[in-house]
Amino acid sequence: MDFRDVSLTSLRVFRAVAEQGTFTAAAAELGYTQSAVSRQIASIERAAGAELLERRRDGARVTTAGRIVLQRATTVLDEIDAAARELTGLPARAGTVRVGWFPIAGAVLGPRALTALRRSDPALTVVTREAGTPALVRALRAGSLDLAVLALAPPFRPPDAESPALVLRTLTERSLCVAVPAADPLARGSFVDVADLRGRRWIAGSATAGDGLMGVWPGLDEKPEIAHTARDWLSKLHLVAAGCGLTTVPAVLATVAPAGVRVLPVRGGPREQRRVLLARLPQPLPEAAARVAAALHRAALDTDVAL
Amino acid sequence: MDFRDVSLTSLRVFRAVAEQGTFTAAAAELGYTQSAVSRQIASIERAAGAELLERRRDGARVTTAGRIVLQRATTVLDEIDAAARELTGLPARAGTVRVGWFPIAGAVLGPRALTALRRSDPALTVVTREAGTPALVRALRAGSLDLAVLALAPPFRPPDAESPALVLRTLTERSLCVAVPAADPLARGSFVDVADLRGRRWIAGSATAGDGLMGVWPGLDEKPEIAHTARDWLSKLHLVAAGCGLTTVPAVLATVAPAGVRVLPVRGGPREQRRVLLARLPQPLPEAAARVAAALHRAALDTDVAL
DNA sequence: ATGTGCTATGCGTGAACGTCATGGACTTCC
DNA sequence: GGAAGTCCATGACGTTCACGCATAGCACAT
Repeated sequence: MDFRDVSLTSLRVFRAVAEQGTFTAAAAELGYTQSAVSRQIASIERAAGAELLERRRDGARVTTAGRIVLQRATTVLDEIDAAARELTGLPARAGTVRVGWFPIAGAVLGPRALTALRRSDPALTVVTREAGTPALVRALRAGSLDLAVLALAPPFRPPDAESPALVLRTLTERSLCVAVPAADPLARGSFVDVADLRGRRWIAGSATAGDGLMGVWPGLDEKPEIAHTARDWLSKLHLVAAGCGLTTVPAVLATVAPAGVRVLPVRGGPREQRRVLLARLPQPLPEAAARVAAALHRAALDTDVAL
Repeated sequence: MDFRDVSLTSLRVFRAVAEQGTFTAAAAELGYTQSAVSRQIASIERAAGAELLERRRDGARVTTAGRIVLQRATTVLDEIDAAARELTGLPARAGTVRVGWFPIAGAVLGPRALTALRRSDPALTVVTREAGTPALVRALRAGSLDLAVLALAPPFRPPDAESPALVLRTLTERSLCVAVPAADPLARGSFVDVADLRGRRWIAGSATAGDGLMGVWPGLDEKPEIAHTARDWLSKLHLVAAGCGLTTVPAVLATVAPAGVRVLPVRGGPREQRRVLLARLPQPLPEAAARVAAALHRAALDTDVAL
């Protein structure tokens, strides 16, 4: 069996798995069953004569041979899509930039950058997508994103150890804050002391996150009491406003917090920095994408100044 | 039906038809039946929602929509091939240049250029192919050749009217000659008068070529007597040496004509010029291909000087 | 008229690709 | 320790699709 005999379907399936990280998720995205995905992957691996995905308990990771195929597969699939667009008479997607960002970037940074772009480059079309950092990184590597805005906690390791390494540029860096009900005594000051965070009830991001519960101030010497869990920032903020508990938030959220919520820095503990990065593949960036990257940088700077 | 649902097979078949010029020839090249080719083309046209090939009595011509698809298809198929090579551990085909030339170029110009290249750029690999001008042009457009050496007779129209137009550079230009048996009285002089060509027996290229029998001096005012037909130059020259007749040859052949044959210019009639061109697509040429092109130019110059 | 190039199409067969259902390996929670 | 959850793999099955064969249609040549 020769790799030249692969089907476009198997390339598409492979890209989806590379992007989603698991067969099951890829199947859901494609409207297939997991079984079909498994077979397609088996088929493309047979054609390639090598293992393209390393099966792990938590999903699949692209191998070295897989990277070779992924690289080619994306340009092949993009080319097919471009042909499809050209044939239907649509103009080429030259001015469309695909950006992914982690959830909170969509609240402040994204809208600012897009507003600025709409004035400065009205011809540009930007398509955005919200996802977690691992998903964004996979999407970048799978070629379905041009740019990704990632959040990193200390230690600021690169988001993956794959090669080639992603190109990372820091957009902004700021301390983690806590969101406090305006009615709470803590809200009287302009900052919160870490000691005052003991014994409080917390609103966590998920019921059971692996390392360091998201939403709870890290490094507390007690087992925190999780009163609520919510993934959505709007929900979390309104839970705080309702006095249901505290939660950690990035400082940028101060500008968009609803009434009844104060966002305050924390003093006393080790500095809890969060770094926001713009990531891309180490390939030459299309002109349009470079403009969007620049707009994101400007928006980050403006936000820094405003705070 | 969406163009994204095309199969790689149909792309390959389409490329083959574009290159061969007929369904039947493409089928032969691919090891398919003509029936299969017809169906694959129907399938890809259904997917594209447009006619990609214009059916004519003498075969098929690529339409405007077809050019769009052909363009994309070649890069897609090349990409797949590249992936296949990478997977089998072979080095990328970065240094391989595919050159096509019309038959006579393989006798003098090609060998000279290749010998020079072997000394100057030993790392380069050149793959060559011999074919007629129309086939070469189609192969260029289908992306299966990087360079093509074409022969043009007056009036020197571009070899096809497709767009984008091919980039043409003249390698050399010289007069048509006649090959005369050394024993023939005509061979005594250093040239032949056109009047002396009347009543001679000729060795033609093919039994019945459409316009202007190849091998017979053009513009004679009588119906020429075709004594033999031969496509192969070596055969033709030896038929001449055996005194079986005359035939027209490009002047370059003088340097490689066997004993018993003299190659002489013709005086008296209108000048019969033949132009040798180097053709390529109007796309940026890979580094390696540019070197081969340069070598061909040098070889053409050297040949000019030598004569 | 007959022959020779083209391409299109009806028909039958076999392979390929989906779904469904099941199973094995492993982790997490109670 | 057992149950329930996460992965992925695989046997059974139906349907679709792409091939070859044979034949038809068409335009042009001799």
